[in-house]
Amino acid sequence: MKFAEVLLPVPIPKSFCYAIPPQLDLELVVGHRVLVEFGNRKMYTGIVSEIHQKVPEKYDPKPILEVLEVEPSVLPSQIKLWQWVADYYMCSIGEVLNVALPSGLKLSSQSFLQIHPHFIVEENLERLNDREFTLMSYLEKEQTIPYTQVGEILEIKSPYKTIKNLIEMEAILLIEKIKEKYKPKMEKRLRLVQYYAEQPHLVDKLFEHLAKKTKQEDALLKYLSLVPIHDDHLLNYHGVNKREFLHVGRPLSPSSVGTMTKNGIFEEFERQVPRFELSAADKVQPTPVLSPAQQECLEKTIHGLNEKNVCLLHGVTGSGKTEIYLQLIKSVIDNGEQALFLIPEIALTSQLVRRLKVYFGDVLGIYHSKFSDNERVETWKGVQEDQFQVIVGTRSSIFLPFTDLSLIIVDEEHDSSYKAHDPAPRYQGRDLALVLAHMHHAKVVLGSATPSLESYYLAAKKKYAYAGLHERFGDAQLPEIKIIDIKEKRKQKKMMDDFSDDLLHELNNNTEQGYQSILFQNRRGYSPYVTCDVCNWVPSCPSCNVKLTYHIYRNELRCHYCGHKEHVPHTCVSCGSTNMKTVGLGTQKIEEGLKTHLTDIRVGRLDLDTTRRKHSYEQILTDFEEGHIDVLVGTQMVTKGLDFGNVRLVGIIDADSMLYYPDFRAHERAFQLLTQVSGRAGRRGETGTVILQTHQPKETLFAKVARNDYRNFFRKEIKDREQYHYPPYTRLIKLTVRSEKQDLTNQASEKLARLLVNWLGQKRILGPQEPGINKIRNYFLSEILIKLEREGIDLKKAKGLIQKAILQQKEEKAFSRVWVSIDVDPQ
DNA sequence: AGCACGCCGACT
DNA sequence: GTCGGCGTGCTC
Repeated sequence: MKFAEVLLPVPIPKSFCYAIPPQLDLELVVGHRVLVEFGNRKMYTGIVSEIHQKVPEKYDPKPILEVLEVEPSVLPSQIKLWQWVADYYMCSIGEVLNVALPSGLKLSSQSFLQIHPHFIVEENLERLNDREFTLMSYLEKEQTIPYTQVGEILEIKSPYKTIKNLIEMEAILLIEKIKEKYKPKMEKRLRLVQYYAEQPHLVDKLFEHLAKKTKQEDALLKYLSLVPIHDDHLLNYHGVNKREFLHVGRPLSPSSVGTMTKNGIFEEFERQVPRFELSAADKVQPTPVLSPAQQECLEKTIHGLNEKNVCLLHGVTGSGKTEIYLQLIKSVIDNGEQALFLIPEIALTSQLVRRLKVYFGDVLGIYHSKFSDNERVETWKGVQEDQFQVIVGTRSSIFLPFTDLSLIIVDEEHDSSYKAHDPAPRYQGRDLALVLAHMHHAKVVLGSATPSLESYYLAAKKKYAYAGLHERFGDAQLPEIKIIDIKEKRKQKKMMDDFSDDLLHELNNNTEQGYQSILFQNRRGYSPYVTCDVCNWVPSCPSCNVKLTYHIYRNELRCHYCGHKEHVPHTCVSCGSTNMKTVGLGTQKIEEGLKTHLTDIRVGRLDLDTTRRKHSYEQILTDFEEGHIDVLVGTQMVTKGLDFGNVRLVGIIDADSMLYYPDFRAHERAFQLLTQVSGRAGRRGETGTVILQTHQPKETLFAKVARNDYRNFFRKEIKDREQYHYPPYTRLIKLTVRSEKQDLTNQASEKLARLLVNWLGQKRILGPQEPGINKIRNYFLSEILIKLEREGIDLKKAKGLIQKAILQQKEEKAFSRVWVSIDVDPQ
């Protein structure tokens, strides 16, 4: 007897074992979608992840009911990757499935109620109580109703007993309906019936027939002009798009066309159409010609990829890495193979995708989490069927069904949005790209102006090839960075609110000369918080342990962790004083301040608050691009790959805050962020200027940013990492303990830490420690950090012990409502 | 996630 | 007593 491990789209972290009935034995393979019974009477489609002969001891497996497809939806290589992710990131393969498979392919069933065919309501009135009668009358009207709606109909919360009674008296039946979520997009088309198309001379007779019906004549004429069947009657087969036929060009009367359809002249049919706009193939442009520096870098990259599997492409901001990627992708396409182009965030895509579409046309597929489910399924299928040879997408595109992958490009590889946080699997997209590439024997290019320490370290150790591009494209020079000492300026009374005289002066100058500027402040909202001037009370979130952020736009306070909103209190809750004031500064306040100090300047703002709506991000960028905005104020968002030629000035309002995060990567992040934001200045033509305001003008990191001195930044930072045993010298695993009670969280995490210390040794365990924000959405948190050596350690065994410790911790009944989440390689 | 079921307080 | 709310446990 054979058994199959089946992955089900339920949030239970394991696979389920089902028996393979003999009649399905031959056809069933790993990756097939199958129909199974699960739980009481639910049916689910799951995906077969393994076929084996281990007889389960503790239960009798149910049989697989049906195999739903001939060719498996999921390729064996994908299952292999899922398993790898589950093992490495310490989660279940079911959790991997949940993020890997578009939900359009995860169909499940829903229970419906239906009147029992032998039951007649009128004859059984006396057996029904009020509630049962209500439900039965409803069913007589509606035929079937979803199980989940019964509560609503009866206006009670637990309808279970009513349903159970009705089933027992054989009044109703429960049935299962499977819903296929993916719906192909269909288009209504119209054509001449075959009879006429094949015998064009009859069409002339038709005209005679329609002689006095001018509207019908018109329609026939228009059809023949669009589809010249006299030249080739086969053209009729595809017909015309009905809507366009009626409304584009000379409009026709829909009712006349309807009559002609009824009279057997036209016929309607449906055709499946792709959701993605097709671009005419002749519009595809040749990839751009490279500058000598780019050409040299391309050759270095190709050479590097011949020697090693991975090449780090280290090109300064504005050096034109994208053109090099284009060439690499081009040669993959010419070889008939697939390439994956990973980008950090969807925010970036619109500008880039438009550009790529021009070069690659219809072989370019797009995939990201903001896509609708139908669109995702379509890209999935397009990849599987080899329609797409290039995929641009965010980290989840790693899970697409590649058949012939030969190149992966990870653009802005240092970007922290490659790391998935919640839910599990908390994978690192860049790292996973390397694993995917390894499985496909494909090559990887990691590109960045500010490589992650991990990647640069591996390049320095010659594990990766390295290609540098140290000059900007065209005549552009790297910007000149001026460091402004805020303290000194304040002494000299040269600070106007948060702006130094130099910054205001440069802004003014720059705008007058017709150039644009970007102001960077890594904090959204108006100011971080509101406080009472008398007793220093600060309003905080009721469900999270954080101060609320003040937003001027709606004059409200918001929690950035759970989304809670409230009005700004007029009086202090603690002392009753009415002196509430705002402290610190965010993007909104910068925007306001700018408007008062430089009255004639048009200011725009780019942060999470202004880009919440679907196209607002693009709208703001378009406004900026078209010159309707002089100064763009923004958070991190403005650092990410924006390419605007007219920006000559970048202002960093307060560079200090990011240095003091209690995190070993704080300096790395600060260097990357400052370099990236500075890189927005002077990308074409004249040299740009960066004004960096700080209280610590002597901080060496700023000097390194100013000199664009990555190497010395790396040397210093890597030494610290080695000394304090941080990545890339160690591997970190972070455990987060969570419960509704603070002491419960603390007790559980202490027990867990003790177990870990016993099994892994004191020196490998840090904590438990309360994180800076120890309460989020009413859950109290505690963290344990595990540091494992890179070499000379059995990683699998260590992970096994960690899992065991978590299980043992859970055994205690008091800890049943404590949850532990695992984050491998936290960021 | 559903769904079943058991326990417990509020009410005929 | 009995109904309905709520917490808990199970699903191959």
